[in-house]
Amino acid sequence: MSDVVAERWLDGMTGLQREDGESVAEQIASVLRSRIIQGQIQPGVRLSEEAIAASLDVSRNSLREAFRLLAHDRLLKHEKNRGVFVRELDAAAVREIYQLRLTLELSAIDTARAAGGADTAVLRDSVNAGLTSAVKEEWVDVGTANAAFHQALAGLAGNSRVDEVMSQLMAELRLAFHVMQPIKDFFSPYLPDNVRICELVEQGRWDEAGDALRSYSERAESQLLDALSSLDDVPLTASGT
Amino acid sequence: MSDVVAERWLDGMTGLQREDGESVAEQIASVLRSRIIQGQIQPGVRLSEEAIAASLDVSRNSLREAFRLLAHDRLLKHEKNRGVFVRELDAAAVREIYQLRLTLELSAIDTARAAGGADTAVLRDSVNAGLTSAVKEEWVDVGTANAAFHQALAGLAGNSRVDEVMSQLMAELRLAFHVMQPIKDFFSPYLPDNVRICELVEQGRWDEAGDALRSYSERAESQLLDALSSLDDVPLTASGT
DNA sequence: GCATATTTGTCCGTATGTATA
DNA sequence: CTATACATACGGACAAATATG
Repeated sequence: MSDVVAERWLDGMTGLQREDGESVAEQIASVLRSRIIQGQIQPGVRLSEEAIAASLDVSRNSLREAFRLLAHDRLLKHEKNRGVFVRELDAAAVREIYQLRLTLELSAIDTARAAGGADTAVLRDSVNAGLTSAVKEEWVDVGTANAAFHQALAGLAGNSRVDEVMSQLMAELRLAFHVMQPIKDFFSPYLPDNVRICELVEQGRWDEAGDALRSYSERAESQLLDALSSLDDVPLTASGT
Repeated sequence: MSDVVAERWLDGMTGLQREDGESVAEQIASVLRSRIIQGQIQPGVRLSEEAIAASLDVSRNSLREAFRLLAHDRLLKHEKNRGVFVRELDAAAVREIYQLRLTLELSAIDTARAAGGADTAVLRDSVNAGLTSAVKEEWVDVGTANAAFHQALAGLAGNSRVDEVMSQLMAELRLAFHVMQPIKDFFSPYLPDNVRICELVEQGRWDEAGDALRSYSERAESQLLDALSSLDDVPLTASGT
């Protein structure tokens, strides 16, 4: 035992659709990224080159290029001569992510303030998407909408580099989310906050939006850290699934 | 003509030193990164897989892995079926970089303020390194020290993810620096600013440090944008070197 | 601690498709 | 339009490191 390798998750993989101009490595990276983000491949498991190359029907060379891309996104961890593993977030990483996310979001609000307003269409859309998904009790989609909300908030800065950093941060956070059992109602408490912050931004009440965001971030970080530390207590005897 | 390929720069390459635990791809990436940062490979030139693989005595598979890493760092631009090119910065990219850098630095100062102080040893070291390099008129080292200064400033946040983003931003900025002819005295005007900001941080005068940084950033961005736009006027007839 | 099996690291050869002269 | 050069992608091979019994 002790060697947890991703085998089961590659059931429905009949090869990736090769359509337009994306290279094979990028297509592989996209497939693996979504599997990881959706929690179908859990943190800590090793990704076997041979097995995945076979199930995706690609060469090991292309697969290794994809691994490089995902490792750079911090979704995979490359250990020399041992293989690649789905990253596991520790408390320090969670703190760093929340700190950086808050920084970028507050800065984006400042940019909007300086510009005398902002286009809040996408922000509003993400909020609504979260609400409707919550009604339908599709919690994974709620999580996706939540990520889109933060993405849109930081997007007010109008800086593509900020956007890229944010999308990495949010993808990374998913790693921690899926470790928690009751993902069902993890995001629910924050839906009203999203609504509130969106309204404040729309109304140009920047300081209040910033304050709301700060308390929001602090609360979310604490909750996630608590959930993580409580998991450490459990011995978790490497239960199969 | 019109096809500028890197050939000449790989003169002194007798293969890369394979020492410790770094993979070949990472070693290749390190070599290419430093060549690009130091301006030995100019923006826009294509990096031939065959030529570089031969001169570095590595396989094209490993080289392609290294290309993926550098493309993700935005130092290379991957154009499908055309190859990889050293990235060229346009005005929009420069503006984004300066905006994000300023955001991270101001946030770091805020963190230091909240912590009631900060360890400014590395910051002071980078400032001194810049001064001594300026005295010796080694301008490339002055640029390196300047990058280290900003790295140390953002490092006050104590966030490794911020550090990583910053190092990417500073590496990217080098691409623009090397396009300018008189790199000799580009950084010199900012040495007093570095000293001043360092002192303000050391003395805990956070607001003044932030203000100084803002004006610093604005000035540097304008100067670089001016230099870039003036270059666009010149036809630059693809002079050999 | 040792022998073996597995897996990664790296290279080579080659066929195919794409862009450019 | 053809020809050439190149990137793309694959599969096989072997060495080196690691994991297993």
